Amino acid sequence: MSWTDERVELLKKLWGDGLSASQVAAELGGVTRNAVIGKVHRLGLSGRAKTTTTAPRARRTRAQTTRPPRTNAGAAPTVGANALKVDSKPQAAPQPRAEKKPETDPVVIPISKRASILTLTETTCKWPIGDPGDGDFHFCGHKSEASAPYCKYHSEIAYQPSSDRRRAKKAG
DNA sequence: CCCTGATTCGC
DNA sequence: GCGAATCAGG
Repeated sequence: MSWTDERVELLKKLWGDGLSASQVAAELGGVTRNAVIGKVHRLGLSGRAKTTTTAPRARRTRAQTTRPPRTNAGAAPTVGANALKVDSKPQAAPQPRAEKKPETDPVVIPISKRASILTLTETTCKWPIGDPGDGDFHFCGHKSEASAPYCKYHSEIAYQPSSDRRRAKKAG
């Protein structure tokens, strides 16, 4: 299976649509996710979402090409001197991924009881509203299920799979 | 343990 | 150019 123009187009379309490499590979068929990723790279589409590009990890050199025994692979502190680590901002409260991804579910919060941090109980929705450092910061305050941290509304949007869609297993 | 993308090298 | 192997983070 070679990369025809149509294939590439579809690849770009799917990839641009936010599908994962595996998904795109499944859609195209006959290719593995590695192939897709490789192609995507060559096309220059790799810069879609910054994921595991936190730090410039040591690039493999030719010496390692000969089947590294993966004994201490990655343990080489070649870039350790570069001190590229950034300061972790102390997040006062967990900010659920509600926004940022309007394509999933633009759940709108109907009402807010403006529960203060002191009025939270085990049945109080602890969904943070507003910026933790802001004076207007408060919690949802809705009645949560049993011991759920969030109310019905927020429980749904709070739980988001790491990947958007799980590929459906094909029967047969 | 499963997933994800990123990178590199041999063909 | 292509794709497996591999790595690394979640």
